[in-house]
Amino acid sequence: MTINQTIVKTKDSSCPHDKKVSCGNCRLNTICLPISLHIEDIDRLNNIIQRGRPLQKGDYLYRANDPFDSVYAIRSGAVKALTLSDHGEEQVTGFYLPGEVVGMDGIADNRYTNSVIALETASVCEIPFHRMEELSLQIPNLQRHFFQLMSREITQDQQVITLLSKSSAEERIAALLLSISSRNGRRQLSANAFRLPMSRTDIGNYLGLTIETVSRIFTRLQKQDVIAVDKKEILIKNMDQLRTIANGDTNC
Amino acid sequence: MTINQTIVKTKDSSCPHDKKVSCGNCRLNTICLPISLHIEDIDRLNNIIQRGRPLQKGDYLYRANDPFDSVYAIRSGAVKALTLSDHGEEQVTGFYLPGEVVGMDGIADNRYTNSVIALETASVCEIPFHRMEELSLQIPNLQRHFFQLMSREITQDQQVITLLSKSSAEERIAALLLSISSRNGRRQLSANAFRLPMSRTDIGNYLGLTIETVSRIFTRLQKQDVIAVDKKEILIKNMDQLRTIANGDTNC
DNA sequence: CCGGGCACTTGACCCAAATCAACTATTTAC
DNA sequence: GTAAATAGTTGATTTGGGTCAAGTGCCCGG
Repeated sequence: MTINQTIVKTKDSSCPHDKKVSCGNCRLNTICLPISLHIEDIDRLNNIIQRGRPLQKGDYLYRANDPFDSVYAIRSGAVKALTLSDHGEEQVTGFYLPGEVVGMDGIADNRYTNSVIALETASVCEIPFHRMEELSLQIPNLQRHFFQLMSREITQDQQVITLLSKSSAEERIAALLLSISSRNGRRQLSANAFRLPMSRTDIGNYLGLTIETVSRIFTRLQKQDVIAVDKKEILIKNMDQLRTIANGDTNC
Repeated sequence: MTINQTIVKTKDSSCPHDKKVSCGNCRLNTICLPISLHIEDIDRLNNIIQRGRPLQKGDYLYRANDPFDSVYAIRSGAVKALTLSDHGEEQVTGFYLPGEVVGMDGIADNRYTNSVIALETASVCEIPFHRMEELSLQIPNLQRHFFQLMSREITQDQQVITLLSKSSAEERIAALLLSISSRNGRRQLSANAFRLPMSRTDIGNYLGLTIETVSRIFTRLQKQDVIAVDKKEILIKNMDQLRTIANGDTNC
């Protein structure tokens, strides 16, 4: 990064690492906030949100079993959530990109069930849950928003269940690529060319596949000219065919 | 059922099919309601709840894509939730027993993503969601309860994800039996002897296994003297070993 | 600039569970 | 009561993805 760019970023209050960013001027607020909040309500929410220094790759945002206080909106970077099985093996339960919210698993028992780890340098907005709860008694749309946020997490987890229960290795990888692609699209980034923030190991863990299988599927999709892979850089060359593969109509 | 028993049930207002049942006297209210509601608040909640005639086996409670109005607490019987994939194949996403709540998947987009079907004669308490939302603006503990209910659904779905991603067929079946066992225990029913409300096909669909594999695992667990199976009747003969199997320490 | 260690790839082989098939038991319909 | 359909069991065979093994390439520290 040049000095010039650094200066530009310091001046731009929407820079993800700028401490002065607020919900009102955040580029991500159509994703992470209810669209229907009044300006003054956004300010009230903004006032309870805490923004700390960025996480470095590998840093924990919180650990499973930590007492639950807050949910977190990802502002920049990417994180993974994982649970530990009884035998200490990890299960990646999700990847979270800017605008998405982690930590809602902790509400049920006042302890997080997942650990959350930064996949790359990441900044987050901490939303103290009990203050948000109080606020949402006064702002019905905020209450509604959190119900919807949690409901969406439920439906997404159920889609993963379907993926793991019914789909082949190739279908799983294709579905993951499409998911990341569309989430990038929602943030006005390219839906066709992007960098995977997670390792092959994380992908395999998440999708219930070995790292070898993940590697082989990437190679296969590349040979079929559906995608081009260069390390973590992905270029989707044939979106329609990728969708076809994800839907399992390989030869119908 | 004898006439005598029928008379007893008609007199007992906690009978699950009695129209006059209320949340205040419902045996299940420690499961389905927040423990910390005041009597008068329970009455206010009770007043918005609607109780219709029981569903018969195979009846739909609602269908995927129906407009979302209500969540439903199961009062008696059992239901399954399922989604339809793009190709019309079903994925069972959960089984719901008395005291448990279905329908929270519909909140995100104001349409249900699952269909819910009765596995046997079942009665439900309909909770109109928008009235519940209004009420929970006035009863903070009710708001809290619904956040917790949804959070629990999230953590349970994530446990299923782990099961599908990491466990063998035997581990999956063992885990399902333990889940049903403990949910029966919570309702003061036997944790060791119970009737499975769902078919082998439903079990296989839910756990990502074929019906043949489900059948073989039941036979195998029976030969190992861990359970006794008589059609849908299950007797857990060795709970510790069943737990060991579910945890995957088959020979450690 | 070099060396040690991850992250990833590729190939050979194996196995748990799917598939295919034949059968029995149980419900449902008439 | 009986036929037909449905649910479940069991065996033989196949196969997709796991396991094991041997690499390559890349990054990071000194």
